[in-house]
Amino acid sequence: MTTYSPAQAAEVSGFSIDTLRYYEREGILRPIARTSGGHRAYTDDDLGWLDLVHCLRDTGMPIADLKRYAELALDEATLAARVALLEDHDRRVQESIDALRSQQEKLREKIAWYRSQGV
Amino acid sequence: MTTYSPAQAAEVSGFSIDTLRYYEREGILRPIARTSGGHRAYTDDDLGWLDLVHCLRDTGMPIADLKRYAELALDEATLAARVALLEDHDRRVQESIDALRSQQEKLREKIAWYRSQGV
DNA sequence: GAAAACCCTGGAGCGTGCTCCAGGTCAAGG
DNA sequence: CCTTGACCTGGAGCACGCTCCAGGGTTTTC
Repeated sequence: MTTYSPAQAAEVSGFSIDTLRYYEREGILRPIARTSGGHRAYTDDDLGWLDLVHCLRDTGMPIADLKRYAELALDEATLAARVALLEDHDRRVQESIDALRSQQEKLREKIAWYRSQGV
Repeated sequence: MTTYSPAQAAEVSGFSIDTLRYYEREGILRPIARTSGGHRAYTDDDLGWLDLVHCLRDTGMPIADLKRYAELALDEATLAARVALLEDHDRRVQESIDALRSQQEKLREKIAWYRSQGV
């Protein structure tokens, strides 16, 4: 089984080493396996989860929600609940995209107005 | 000329009174006119500017940039620069919409995968 | 086997953007 | 008038999400 050093995990995941440690402290990552010397050894599973975490963070999910999701993920029986949570999040993402677009619309009207004034 | 009390300005603009004061301190709003007693009296112009501020904030423009824009707006001769700034911002908004959408795509693939596993 | 690079922990610090508070002044209804 | 509610200032405090640091142990490289 391949494992990854903190530096490698940071490289692959796109999070900083400090952020990885922070996420672990916060319970967003399950406790990462350690070498005999106490250094972290990330697994492919960990990196897979980090990939989803990245996606959720990039779409604006707060740390607290991510933590709740991670806690659910400890229990196999909560699969349906997790999917429901992702779908809720997807709806919120859609809403923020829509909101952004409508504000962008306003912005463009403003610009067009300036342009019409001969700028 | 109609003017608006802080409470009215908050109501119309959608910002809290505290936020309006904060924006004024930060230089995002030019100093608001005062009544003889020292209370703020917002003008229609102020509210118009606040409307644009709301749009820019909602689309993620940081306070510092907003301040720079506001400083430009003090000088009539900078109209072209201001429009250029808005257009830059519009491009960044487009980028963040695109980024959101591509992450949403990933999220939906994840959901679809769960669904395909019989959730 | 020693230097250099990497990693550990616990906790402090920071940037952003507000939000709240104390202690006092101003304004409008009865 | 006088009460009640809105407003004033300066400054502290807060939520979020990291980021950095000291003081030390581990691993790798030569």
